[in-house]
Amino acid sequence: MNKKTTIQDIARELKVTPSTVSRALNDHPRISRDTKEAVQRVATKLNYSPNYVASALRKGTTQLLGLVVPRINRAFFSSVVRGVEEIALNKGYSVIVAQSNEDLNRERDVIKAFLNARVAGIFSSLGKNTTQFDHYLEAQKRGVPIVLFDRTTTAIDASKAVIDDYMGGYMATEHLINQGCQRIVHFTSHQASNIYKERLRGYLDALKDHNIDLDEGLVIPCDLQLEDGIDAVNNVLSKKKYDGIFSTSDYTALGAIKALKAKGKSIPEEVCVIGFSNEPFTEFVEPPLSTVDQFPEDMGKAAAELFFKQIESDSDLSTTYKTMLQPQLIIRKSSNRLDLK
Amino acid sequence: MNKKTTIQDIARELKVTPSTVSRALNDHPRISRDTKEAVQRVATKLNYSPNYVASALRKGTTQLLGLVVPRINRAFFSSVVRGVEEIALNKGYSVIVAQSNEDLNRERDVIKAFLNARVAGIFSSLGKNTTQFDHYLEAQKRGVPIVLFDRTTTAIDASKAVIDDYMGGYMATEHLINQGCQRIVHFTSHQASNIYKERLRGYLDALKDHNIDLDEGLVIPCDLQLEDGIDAVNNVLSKKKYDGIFSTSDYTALGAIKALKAKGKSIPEEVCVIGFSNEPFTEFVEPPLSTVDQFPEDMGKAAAELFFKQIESDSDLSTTYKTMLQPQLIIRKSSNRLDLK
DNA sequence: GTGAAAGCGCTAACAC
DNA sequence: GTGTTAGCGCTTTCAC
Repeated sequence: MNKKTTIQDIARELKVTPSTVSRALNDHPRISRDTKEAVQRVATKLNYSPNYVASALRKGTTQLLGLVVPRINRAFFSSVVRGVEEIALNKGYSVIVAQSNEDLNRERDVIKAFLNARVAGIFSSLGKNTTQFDHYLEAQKRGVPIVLFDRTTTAIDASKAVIDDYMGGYMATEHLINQGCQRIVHFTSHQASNIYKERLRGYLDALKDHNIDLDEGLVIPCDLQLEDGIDAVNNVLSKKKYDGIFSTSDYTALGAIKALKAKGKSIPEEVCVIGFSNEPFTEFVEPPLSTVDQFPEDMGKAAAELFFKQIESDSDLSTTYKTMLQPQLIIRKSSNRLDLK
Repeated sequence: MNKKTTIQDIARELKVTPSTVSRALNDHPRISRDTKEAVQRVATKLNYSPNYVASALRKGTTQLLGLVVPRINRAFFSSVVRGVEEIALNKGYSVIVAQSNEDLNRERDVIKAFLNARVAGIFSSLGKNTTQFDHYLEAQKRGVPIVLFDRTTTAIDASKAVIDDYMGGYMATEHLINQGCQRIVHFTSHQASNIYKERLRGYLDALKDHNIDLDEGLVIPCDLQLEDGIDAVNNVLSKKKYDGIFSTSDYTALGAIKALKAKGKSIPEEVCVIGFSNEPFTEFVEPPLSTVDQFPEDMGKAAAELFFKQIESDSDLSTTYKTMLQPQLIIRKSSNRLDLK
């Protein structure tokens, strides 16, 4: 392992000082073109690799972004990471990822590690059990901007990138109504989370706007799993009349479809089904599942842009921004009666 | 933004020197218990957060691992990341992820950025177009261990975590033979990649071991896409006789199924189909698609363990290790004739 | 068991 | 346009 070249080595070779080399490498305006070119040449010749660690220590900040997700190997989150990384790379930043596994203590540890690493910013989608936010406030107190995405909270005054879940819920429900559905089931989830609450609100408002009376028995809490959909159809819903299902989870929607098919119900003729998230599997199942696209990659890009906007604005860091992306209905066979005619 | 506490502050408060504080925090054996406890107490009181950047500069290495994947939002790769991160976190390391987008130049840039960030190690799955390896050799020259996973090459003497693709190909093919298939199609891909080559080799050997003559017309190169499977069935295969398909990609397998169903062929009665990778959608399609599981999360863990083994061994870094995971057949309806009887 | 002192590699006043 | 100087916060060798 050969000794690494530093700006000292370049300086010595060119008989200038390290400061000049540093300035030349950073394209400082007051350095002559000749010097810059000479420095570049020698740097290349000596195979120089700038030491970001030293630079970071001196400048007091790294070019690292810390990103926390519940689990990285979920389609939605991995796409968000993709989006963040794309923007970050362009700006010369790198992205550290860490998983909270929906565990508050682990989330705390991860944030602490990020602070120790002196990341320039923290991106996070809150875990299900995150009901305390001290670790985020601590980060802010230390001057590290927070950007929340998807699962956010009003308890933290931070920049936020979300989709319009309310609108997603509204559009999905209205779509079912337009297909002729009058008794629409809604699979929802824990109301502590902004996203499920908003989708439910969209569902309720769509019903109201179309003069459909709410049957509270058709609003069914579940845990986002495939099995919950099967269960619901076979148990809670077995004696109810319904002609549409709007599920806040694609998995639960698929479970319902499986159970309905097993009962000999035809989809979408007897029951229209629409999910939420546009999980990769939805286009491949039988029948293809209608859903709502959340544009996770765009959400990641938006989140990254909020961060850069925040640090590039000359105001102090307490100014936060918000981006709300519009979701999109993906209409497939599971809810499309009109194409049948 | 309040001034950050340093070990100096702790030292001053306790009337000891920074050296002692540093030692205490790092649990140095020659520091008394009393001192350690006092230091801990004051550190907590002053809300001390160790500056990893300073520590890294001094020690000459960070606790960062650089991880390159073609695209992070692919089920396989995101699971590998999950595995690496799990192990890394336990060891007090963080994981930087970057995407090459299958672009050699971007892969080079990313590796360079990792070196500038002074990562402790680099994990990579090679891009399709990675035919030069200078950037990896450069990293090794600088004393940064490389761990390759999944898509590897013999051109780099590095630690490697892979699955036994040969065995996967063999098992999949043999499974079809056991189902009574005699004329088995194989969708393969670019032979520059170790993984597709090995799976093909497994296919060929399985045929040979079961005394089935190879029909080279049944080995069809494709680009891993769903459309390739549809195309193949409708064109190249339209005049061929075959009763089984082993596809090196789940997507292409699904495409073939779609095309076969459209032609009124029944699966698995007329044609058995098996894919490769156990993509999340495979269990949900109709019929559920048999496939080969690659245990990506385990692969990530194995890769991380190889890295730690390498740096913890007292020998120099040129000793490399290899882990080969065994793949597992996932038999579902698309290739399961025996359950039908 | 603790202190003194040096330095990791870089940047940014301040000087001229 | 370039040099001088100091220091970011930590670790570690050498003392005693």
